[in-house]
Amino acid sequence: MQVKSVRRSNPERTAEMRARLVAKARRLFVTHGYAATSTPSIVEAAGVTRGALYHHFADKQAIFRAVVEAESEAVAAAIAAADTPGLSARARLLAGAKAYVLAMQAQGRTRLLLIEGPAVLGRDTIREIEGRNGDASLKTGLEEAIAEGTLPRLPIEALTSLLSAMFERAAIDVAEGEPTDNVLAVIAQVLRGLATSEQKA
Amino acid sequence: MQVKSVRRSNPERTAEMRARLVAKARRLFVTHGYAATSTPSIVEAAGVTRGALYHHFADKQAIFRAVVEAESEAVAAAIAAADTPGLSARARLLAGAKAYVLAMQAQGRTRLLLIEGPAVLGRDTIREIEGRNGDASLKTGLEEAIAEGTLPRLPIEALTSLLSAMFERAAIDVAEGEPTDNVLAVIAQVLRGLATSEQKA
DNA sequence: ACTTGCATGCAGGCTGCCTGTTTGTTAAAT
DNA sequence: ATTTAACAAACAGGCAGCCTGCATGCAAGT
Repeated sequence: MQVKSVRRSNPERTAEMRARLVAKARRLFVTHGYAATSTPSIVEAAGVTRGALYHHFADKQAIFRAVVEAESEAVAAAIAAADTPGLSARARLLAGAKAYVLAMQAQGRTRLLLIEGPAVLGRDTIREIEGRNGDASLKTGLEEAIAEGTLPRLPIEALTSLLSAMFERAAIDVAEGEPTDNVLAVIAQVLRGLATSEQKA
Repeated sequence: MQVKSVRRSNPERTAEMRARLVAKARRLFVTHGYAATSTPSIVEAAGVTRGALYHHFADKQAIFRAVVEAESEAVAAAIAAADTPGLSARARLLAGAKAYVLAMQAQGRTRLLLIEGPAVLGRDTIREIEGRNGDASLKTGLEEAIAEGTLPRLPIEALTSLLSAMFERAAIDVAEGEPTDNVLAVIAQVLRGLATSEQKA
């Protein structure tokens, strides 16, 4: 390692070192979990010392957060790429859910974003990271559906939260072996049921 | 403390000490989280030394697991007490969901069972602890509803998992301030929608 | 162009804490 | 009277965060 030692400007060094540490840390966090991943093991994998890590990150949580943020952005990008405007609100919701579940199948993604993330960083922080991506678009999608009358008037915050919880569990279940078609069938049915049934019975 | 020092048989001592340690640990786990709760702080709160703790529990995870198990049993008991047989399958499901959400409002319960539990003990272990209670009865309830034709034929595992994920998020949202009526309205609508809409559209 | 001075990137060691283990002591059970 | 359970207390690693020191990049003055 470090054989080349090319001339690099400081901004380049910083970016490369941070990316290197985040990549190595990601693998360890995914395979062993946050608590069982020591900072010595991270820097050993990156071929540097703990001095480097603590120069770029305030503490162990900070590098974990960097890993989670990168992961969240990757998911958001995949969903945005799969978005198909022009469809009905309900169809777009279903397509978005499918894209989300598929995007979450990258190795370790459910563990990072859905299991350890909330426990290590706290639900508020995770929402701050993911919220501006995932839930926000889901919420607007639901609002549109309500506005165009294809969805009954329901408390938007609760509706968004409960549906996103369903999507998240769907991603976990698929990652654990449940056939994608099964969870998508349930999601489709729930969305269809929400749309068809009229408010009060 | 320890002023009385009454004559106690060993089984009594064991039961009392375990209960005492679990109770003190519970408070600390709830307020500071698992990682930030040290075994010295637990035994200090209980007025003993770490020798006592490690005599009764194999490791730190073991006492956390004891806390989680006690919590899970309390939830199961509350739900069982609220069960009202004789209703339609769908009404029982809704009543069960409401009982679950209410039972989960005990201080720190969502954090223990839904946030830290899966991260610390792993999803498999949590399912082993909770599974025999919560999801099992939900699954049979759903199967009954499908059998009696009030619910469409859907993959039972996926359906159970996604609905329980919704209920869990509902409990978290209520614990974080969302009005109970809001989340219950969404749950009711989802259950109603599932029931009314016929299989394929 | 050169050097002077500061900032940045990183290495290595130090401290305090924590977890799990082991050894020792007291009280109960047989 | 032994044996065993309940606890205390000391011990042995390991880890997180901090701090100091060195080397390299960078900017400004001359």
